Amino acid sequence: MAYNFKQIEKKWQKKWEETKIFEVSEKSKKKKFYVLEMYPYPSGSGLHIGHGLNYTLGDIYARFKRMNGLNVLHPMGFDSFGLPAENAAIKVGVHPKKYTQKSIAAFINQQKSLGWSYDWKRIVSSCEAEYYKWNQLFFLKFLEKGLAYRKKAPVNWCPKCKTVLANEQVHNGVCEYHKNTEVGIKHLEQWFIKTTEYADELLNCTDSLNWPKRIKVMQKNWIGKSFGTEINFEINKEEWPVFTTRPDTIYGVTFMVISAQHSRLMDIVTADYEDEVKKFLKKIKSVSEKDVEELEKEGVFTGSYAINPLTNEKIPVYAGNFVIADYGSGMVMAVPAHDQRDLEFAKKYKIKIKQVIEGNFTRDRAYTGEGKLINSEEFNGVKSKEAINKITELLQKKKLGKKTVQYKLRDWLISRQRYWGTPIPIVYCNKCGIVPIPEKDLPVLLPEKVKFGKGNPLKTNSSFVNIKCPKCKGQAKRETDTMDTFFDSSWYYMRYCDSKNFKKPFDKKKIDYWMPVDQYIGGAEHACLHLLYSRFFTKALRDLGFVKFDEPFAKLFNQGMLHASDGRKMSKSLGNVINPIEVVKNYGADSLRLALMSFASLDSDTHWDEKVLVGNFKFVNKVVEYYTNVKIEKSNVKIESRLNKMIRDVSEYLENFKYNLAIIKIRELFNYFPQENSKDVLEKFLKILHPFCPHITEELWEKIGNENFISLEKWPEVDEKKIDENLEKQEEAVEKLVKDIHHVLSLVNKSSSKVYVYVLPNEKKNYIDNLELIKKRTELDVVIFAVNDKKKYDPENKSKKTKPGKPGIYLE
RNA sequence: GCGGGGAUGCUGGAGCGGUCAAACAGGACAGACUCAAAAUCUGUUGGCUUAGUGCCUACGUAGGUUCGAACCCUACUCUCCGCACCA
Repeated sequence: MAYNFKQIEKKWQKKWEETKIFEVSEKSKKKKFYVLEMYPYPSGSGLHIGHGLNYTLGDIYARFKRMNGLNVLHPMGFDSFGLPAENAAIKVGVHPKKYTQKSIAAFINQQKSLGWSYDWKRIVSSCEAEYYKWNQLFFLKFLEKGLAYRKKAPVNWCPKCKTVLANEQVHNGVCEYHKNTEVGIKHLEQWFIKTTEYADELLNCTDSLNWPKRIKVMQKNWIGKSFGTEINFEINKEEWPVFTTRPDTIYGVTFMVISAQHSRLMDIVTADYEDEVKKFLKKIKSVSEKDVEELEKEGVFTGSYAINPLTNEKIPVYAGNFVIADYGSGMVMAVPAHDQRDLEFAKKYKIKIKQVIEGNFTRDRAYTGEGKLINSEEFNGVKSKEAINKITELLQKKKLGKKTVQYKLRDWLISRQRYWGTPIPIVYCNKCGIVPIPEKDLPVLLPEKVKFGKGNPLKTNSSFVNIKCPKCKGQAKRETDTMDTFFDSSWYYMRYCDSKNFKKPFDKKKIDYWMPVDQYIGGAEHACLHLLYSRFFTKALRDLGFVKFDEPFAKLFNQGMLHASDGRKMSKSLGNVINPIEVVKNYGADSLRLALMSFASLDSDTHWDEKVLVGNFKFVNKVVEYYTNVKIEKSNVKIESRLNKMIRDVSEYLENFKYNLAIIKIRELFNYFPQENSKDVLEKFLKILHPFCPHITEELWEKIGNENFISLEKWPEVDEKKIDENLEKQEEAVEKLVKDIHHVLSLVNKSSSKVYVYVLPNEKKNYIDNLELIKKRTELDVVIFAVNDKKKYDPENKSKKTKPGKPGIYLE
């Protein structure tokens, strides 16, 4: 019969809530520890199994740390602005606010049913004015400091989202949220945050972070620092700087390519070639951005020529589809012999190819490696690595170029043409231009009465749009774009430290006490989004005097993805979705928690397995049953030895997120539990199991006579003195005997009911002590003799087979 | 193309120089209990061999280092994941 998990879980969830035992304050004498999982977007469909994994993972860690005597901050909140709510509003006709509030209420209910131990009084919801007010404040501070600016730029536009997106939200030319929708380019005036200001610091600090290697690598690549040389090429008497990492190949430059998207492209195009260039631009616009690798390198001659600063050669300038407009200067010097792209282009347009580095160059394959320079006048014979410096020096001396650094990282575009987000606190005045809303007038409230479905609801709301200019009091219009929701999530973890502060985003003392987050937990998909923005935000706020630390998340753990049992991604259309709440209904939260943690190592991708769930459910049932029937007696040294060893192992496993192995150790020990056990052992076992199964452990803790919460108990310490390897060797010897008896039994192939065991006199005690166990395991009548026992029954003289640790056996 | 991770028995998945035919779980099989089943309990689960032994073949493929390799090195194959025309 299954135990009554429904009743038990409800009971303890209610008690935890009523007694507020997970609420913490910075006044504690204990050392602080901040455990955080990435806050969820409260979707209307409720918790999914990925949430189950992520938050259980964090909860176990929080409970573990709490029991280890730390003052653990473990908060929860909601990333509650964002498109889905707004789209639902358009579709179903519910206001996003109502929709979101309802979703959050449902979320909280479900979260509580999984037994997650949060300090609920610190709850944060980013769509509330009391939160987004501070977004607006930070924006104004950024603006003051030059970290926020407005500029007209080619930006990514998703026709499904009906808004622009940041670089980080576009992959392979498609929208992060609509994988079938191609992102187009629009030229718009938008608000940017100057993340590039911190590119170098972000890059340099990466190494020191205690984060998974791959996340660090991804961020490094995203920031993409490269060292090179800026070389000035003269085109139509004007200097055009061009970035290159290979100035050593400058004598091999045979043409130039300017990006087709370059804002000044038309300045170069001569009258004769205007038509052709325009035709080309039209053509590449219609080409899909998606299949970049298959895209052929194409271009068109602009009619202009550039002068190679070292050779004074006249070389043609092309407009090309493979040059990125906003990396470097949007123009490249092309060296077809030593760059594959340039080679393909040169072959297509029959441009001269000139080899300048010794190496394995063919007409199909550019040589991109190192080597001695050739055809390079005074630099002939110089090794390419050396030549990079020498040529740069020469250019610098002649004022034709300089050493520089380039980053791939672009500034963060935060404007969104959508309603459900933080209003950007800006006014446009015909007289005064861009005017920030004064701090004292914050928050700029998001108007609630708006019309959905006809473009940006803020734009059509005249009472919102029309405002008097804060400076000249003349007629002005508000900014109607809202902020990217990643702006919200860039500092929510700081707000938790002081979430009820209505005067400031947070109190300095409190933030100094709690921050940085000691252990952050979340998916790897945020490597170059949330995690990078948050790092930027921290550094920017530090320089604005808000905080003192440099990095927000000291340690990071990335859990793997949990796929469906068929190995595919869980999705409604495939019908393979596991709903955690259903599982809780049928098996209870404790079993679900245990199952989620035991599929595989937590940092690797794995898949759902019903059998694992059932197996864990059975285990939980056995534990409950054991504690209901166990006789509380004196403990025995063997159990204590194993217990202490288990405590040692599990503590280490928990610390390192090897929960799957921790569970195995716990189960192993439980399998050794005899009919009777000491209270001490029973209590310690519950404590170790508690982070995984908080409900039944509270219940059983109470059942064996405790009145306080096991949640607040101290983690058992390892008593090394009690760990006795000899005891285990003895147990193993008994195990071995049982196995041997079974073995012989299977060989003799006849039914036996009695077994005579002949042991060395000094080993006899060990076997006598375990006589009951041997009987039970062999299901035979067992008689143990010492080999020197004169009266022993030994018809086949099997006692002569006895060796140390290996008794003789006779079956009858 | 660049970068990162994997490949273990019927399955999931530990192990990361000896104590490994390989934890733990599941499945399958056998036995006990039962009128029977479920649940529970006790075993077996690479091959051959033996009253508890010994041997052989095994940890993607091929080599190498070592007294000794699933574990280290090299190459290859396959696979998953990030980034991707960044000059």
